[in-house]
Amino acid sequence: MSPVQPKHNLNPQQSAAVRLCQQPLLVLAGAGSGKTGVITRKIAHLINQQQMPPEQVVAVTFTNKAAREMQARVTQLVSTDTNGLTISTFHSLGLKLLRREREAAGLKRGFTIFDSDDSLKVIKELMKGGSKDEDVQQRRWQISAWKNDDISVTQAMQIAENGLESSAAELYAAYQRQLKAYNAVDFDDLICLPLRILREHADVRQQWQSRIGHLLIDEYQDTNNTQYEFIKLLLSGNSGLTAVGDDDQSIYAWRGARPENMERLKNDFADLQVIKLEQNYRSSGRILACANKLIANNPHAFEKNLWSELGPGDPIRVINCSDSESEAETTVSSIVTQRFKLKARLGEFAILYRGNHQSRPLEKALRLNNLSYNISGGQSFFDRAKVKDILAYLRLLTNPDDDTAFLRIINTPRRHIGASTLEKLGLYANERNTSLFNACHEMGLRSVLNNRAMQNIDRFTSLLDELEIQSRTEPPGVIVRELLKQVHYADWLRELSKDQAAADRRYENVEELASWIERMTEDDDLDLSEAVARIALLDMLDKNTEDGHADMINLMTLHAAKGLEFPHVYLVGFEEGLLPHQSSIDEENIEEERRLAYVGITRAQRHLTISHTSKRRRYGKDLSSEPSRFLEELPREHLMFNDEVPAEVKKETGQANLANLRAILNQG
DNA sequence: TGGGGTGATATTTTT
DNA sequence: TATCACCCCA
Repeated sequence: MSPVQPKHNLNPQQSAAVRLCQQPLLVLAGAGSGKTGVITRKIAHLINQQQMPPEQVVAVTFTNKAAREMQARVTQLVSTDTNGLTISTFHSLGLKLLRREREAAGLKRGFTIFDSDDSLKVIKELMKGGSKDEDVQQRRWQISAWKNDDISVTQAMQIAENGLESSAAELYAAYQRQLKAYNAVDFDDLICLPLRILREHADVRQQWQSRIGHLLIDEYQDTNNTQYEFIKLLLSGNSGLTAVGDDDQSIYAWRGARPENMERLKNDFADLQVIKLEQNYRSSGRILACANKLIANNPHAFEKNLWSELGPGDPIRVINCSDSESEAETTVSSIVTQRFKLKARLGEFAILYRGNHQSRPLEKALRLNNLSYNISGGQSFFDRAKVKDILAYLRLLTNPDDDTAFLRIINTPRRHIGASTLEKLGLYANERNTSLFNACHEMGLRSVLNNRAMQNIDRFTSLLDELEIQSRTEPPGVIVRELLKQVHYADWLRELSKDQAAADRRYENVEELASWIERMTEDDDLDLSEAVARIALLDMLDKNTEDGHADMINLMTLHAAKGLEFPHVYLVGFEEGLLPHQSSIDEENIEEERRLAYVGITRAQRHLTISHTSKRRRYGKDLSSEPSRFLEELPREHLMFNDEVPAEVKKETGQANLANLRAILNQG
């Protein structure tokens, strides 16, 4: 990404990392050290120079975005055909294995991938309602944690030490049974189940191992236990391994990532080589000096010292503001100034914060100044209710056992199938040990339901049955369009809300989904169930955000900023209680908070501004706030303390932003 | 079915 | 304090 590093010249360490193929390799890639370049060059090297068949090269990332970026770069580098080369996320790779070894996992054709929403519904149901939402969330979290830690149902039962834990383990068991009944897997299963298959089926294991000539893993510090075991089982004695990661950028321990997997590699692979990438191509010297000094306060298994040739650059500005509103105004007016002074585009600016709620005052200030901005995160396209409705139809088409999908759409649009009908149907299905949709087809149901209800059900089933038959021959895009037509979806949306504009907007989402499915399946010739799976893995969501590559200020959490870089970065809310977060101040978590600050600082290429407030409203009360302890850990000689413009100046002129702007111009 | 009133709740999140 | 989910009523 960095334009500074010559595209075709690797430094000695990078080059060594690319060429070392015969031994397992751990690349310690500091922030901005060109790790993606190393991975992509290595893939090219394996194929071009080592003559490894592309189908034996497998590269794994955590996000679709990273995978796509890697794919694009590799395509540029490899001269020959890259057909068969695998560059995918952990989850997609897991899905690929699961599809091929479906029977070993006890799954039927067309199995559904449940998203976290679906899982939550299942767990809620199993907890017999009544439970508080918080508890349901908690249980889901526990189950997911077990799965990420490679702990099976049986093991969970064994390690349970009290009633509470064993009831959680019971729920885990029931949850897995339920998923099986629905012919569904959740996100975690996409790693868990393949791992189990590889473990238990020697023949499958050998087959997969023989396919893998070289395995490359990106963001290795983010792997959890299950992923680590999965990786190990994918490798045979003959497979090469390149793991690239940075323990200083491990910020996902709270959701199961095990940065100690980096050290484990040393034990599990006796001949492991370690190469450090310490030259930073991203940030100017003072920014880097700050980052280094800060992170030096964490213990390290691998020592690293980042350096840069980019020159010292400007000092880091530290601004103290009275409160969050003033912090937002100061930040925004600084952006206005800087943009003017540096002739910079809005897209070169990023405002980073610890928690999503911190974006509010910033948004307000940005809107006031008519600056366009982009907030990453928030509600994603696929979470929108109407899109999920359509997806549920498609899910049911490929998987008649998917009760969750069935329940979602049986009355969407209205089909006058009431609660009592559904209850009877549920009981009947339960007795017959079959799914709701299958039960709808059984003659026996006729004796349970009245005529009217049965007619409504019949209409629904025959609609889907016809679509299902069509889907065997027609491409998915056609099916979606046909579906929308058959259920009169547009009409239904329109009559649903009085607000025509809102209805149209909703339909646009649905329309967009349809055209995406069309495009996706045209390109790759996928069948319906593959298309649905891809959507479940959000395997195109970020394609959209990339298209919308307008020139906008970037607002995001520190977590979301990992892997990105910006010329001008504003790190707001650098305060005790926020960064380190209140609930992470204990000995155990403080290091990860420090890494989070480190990630924030190292996003900046040329300018970094850190701000904190004197008082901040928390839960309604104005509380005085202290600068973050991490501020003291930064080298003073590179900081420039720059107090905000006094509030009076703004009031007197009545032109807050103009006054701010002038004051800052004068100072800087 | 949708809107208004009420009460709980308040990190980080990809797939 | 602000938001959001949920419940009840029209």
